[in-house]
Parts: sequence; C-alpha cells; structure tokens
Amino acid sequence: MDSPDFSEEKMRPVVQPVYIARAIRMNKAQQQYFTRRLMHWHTTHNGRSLPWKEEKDPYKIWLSEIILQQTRAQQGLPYYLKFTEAYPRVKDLATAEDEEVFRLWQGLGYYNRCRNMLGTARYIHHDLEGKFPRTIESIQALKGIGAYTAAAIASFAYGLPHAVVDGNVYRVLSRYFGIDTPIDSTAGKKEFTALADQLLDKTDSAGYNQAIMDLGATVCKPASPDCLACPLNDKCFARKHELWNDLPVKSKKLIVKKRHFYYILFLKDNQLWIRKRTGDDIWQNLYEPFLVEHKAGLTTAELATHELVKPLKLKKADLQLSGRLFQRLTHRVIETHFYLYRIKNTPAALPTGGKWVSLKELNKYAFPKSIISFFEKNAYFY
DNA sequence: AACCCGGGGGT
DNA sequence: ACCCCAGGGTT
Repeated sequence: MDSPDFSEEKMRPVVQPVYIARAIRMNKAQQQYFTRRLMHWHTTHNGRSLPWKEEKDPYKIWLSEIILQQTRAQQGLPYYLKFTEAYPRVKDLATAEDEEVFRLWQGLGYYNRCRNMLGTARYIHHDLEGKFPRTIESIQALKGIGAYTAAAIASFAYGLPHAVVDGNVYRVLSRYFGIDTPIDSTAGKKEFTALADQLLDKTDSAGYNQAIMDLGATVCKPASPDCLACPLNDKCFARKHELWNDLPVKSKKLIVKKRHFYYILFLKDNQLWIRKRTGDDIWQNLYEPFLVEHKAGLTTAELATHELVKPLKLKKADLQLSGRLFQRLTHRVIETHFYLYRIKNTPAALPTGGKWVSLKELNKYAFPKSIISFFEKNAYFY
C-alpha cells in the first residue's frame, strides 16, 4: 500500500499548470507591450551607470563580457578597470606574459576564462590582423564565448539583432510570462532563447539587451524584487500570483563536496617552493606550495607518513601547523591546513616541476584566494 | 544530460 | 545555510 509522499520535494509549491501561459504562443500585441514598457523604462528610469556601457570598442566590450561571466558587475568592475588600463588594445593583451595576465586575474575565479581570453587575444592579433570578428557565428566560434557572450558582443559592438539570455533574462521572462520550464534544461534554454528573440527591439538591440539585464539586476532581483518600481508590474504573472520566489525554476540540485588540502610550505633562505597547478582540476595555471590532498582529515602525524610526504624524510618535529581555513565555493567546501617546514641542511627531495621563489617575488605569481589569505595573515610572506 | 569550474554578496 | 551572479567547456 503506497503512503502519501509528504517529502519536502513533493510539497514544494509549484506553479499551477492552469496558470501557465505558454509565452511562446502569446500574441504579438502582448509581446510588443512588454518590449515597449521595458524600453520606456530604460530611457526614463534606468540610472545604472557602468564603464562598459556606451563603450564601442569591440575589444573592450569583449573584455568586459568575459570578466562578467557568472560574476556580479560590482565584483568585476575593478578587474575591468585594471585590464583596460594595462592592456588598452588587443595587441597589448596578446603580447603580454602569461604570468602577468594571470596575476591580474587573481582572485576573480573561473581561471579558464583567463586562459581562453589570452588564447583568443593572441588569435585575433596574429591570425585576424587585430580585427575582431563581426558576425554572430564567427564571434561565438572564439574560445570562451558561448551563446550569451556572442549575442552581447554582436548587439553592443555592432547593433546586430541578437537577444542576450543570461540569468537576469531568465528571471524577468519566467516571472513576467509565468514560464516554469526549468532554465537549466535543454528545453528551457530553447524556449527562453526563442522568446527573447521575439521580444527583442530590433531597432535598438543594444538598448533592449541593456534594459532587460539592468531591470533584472536592479528591480527584478532574485530575492525581494522591487515590484513597486517595476515598469512591467501591471501584467506580471509572478506578481499577480505571488510566485516571485518560485520563478524561475531550476531542476538540478547542487551537491556540495568536501575536500581536504594540506599545504607544506618549504622555506629555504627566504625562498618558498611553489609549482604551477596542472591537470583537470580547480585552479588550473595558478601556483601553490607543496600540496597533499586526502579524502578525509589528517593529523600531523598522519600527514608525515602520507605516501607523498614519507619519501621526503622530513623531521616531524619541524613540521609546524601555522594556519587552517575553510573556503566555501559554489559546489565545494575546501578545508585547508598550512604547515611550515624550514629546510636547514640537506634539501628535501622535492618533486620535479616546482621551483624556489624569493618571498619578494611571490607577488609576480597568481595564487588561489585561500593561499593569498594565508600569506596576508603572515607578514613573513609579502 | 551531467558535471566541472571561484569567489563574493544578499537574505 | 543557501542562492545567485552580464556562463562556458568537457565528457
């Protein structure tokens, strides 16, 4: 006999199917009303000011879009200013040293963006004579540019009629039109992209794309949306049915895994042993001290006998625990321990691929945020 | 389709 | 504690 399922998942308030208007089948007048009200708000009430708005240089627009991927405007802003000052033209970025560019990117996260950005800058400089591509297909073919970024560059730089679909757009459209198709599904991406293209004001695609993203960022916010200030509040589905907390819908649940990192900071004559992270893992291309990762927590004694540590024949008494921190990432919690080990006589048999770097030169290398935090707490470094 | 990637801010 | 952010790449 089946018992009723009162699990939280089943009890989650869902959008009632009877209310769902398939916006894709909505008549043209309703769509034009949405666009007209949005554009009117943009020209009269949108006071959001950011340095990449009104920018016409495709290179700088591209730079801003890469920096802003999955990153709040306020967090990306200082990086945009640093990069445009250090590299005013694509040639400047293309001819810069890897280490210098990663150092500028340090702290921003998603470091493959930086790798792809450098590759694309060099491709444009060397193979395209410094000229940024001008069609949506050729823009999206560049490394690090997907559907959103291609539409953004095409509309902002060239006025081409392509609608952006980012987190803001999913939120505004799902709420206004009452669409509960999960935005992290293939069907959802198709449905929202098709609707966005229909709503686009083709006479001012740049203005329209700015408008809908600014509305999502400043009015139709994820939590506590400011519906009273919204130009679309009279016909908004989510407002009418009080469903702003239930839209948009995501289908996948986030799984947070825990990792345990043990850094041993080998010091010798005011030098620190570091190496570049490689392989298919977090923090690719960043530097770090000697790392031991284990599935679970380790005591100092257990660390000393770990298979990566034992061959180094360390004196356990000289292994000094100097710091510990938890780092919360989107889908990881990383517990990190920092040990100091001063080498006096015979150098330890450290792995190949690393190098000794003067403490004064550490600021030339990019490190993960957790390691920077440890350096900053210990004036010995920096 | 599922899973990977960072760090910061809001609630 | 959880969600989201001017997403994209790989398997």
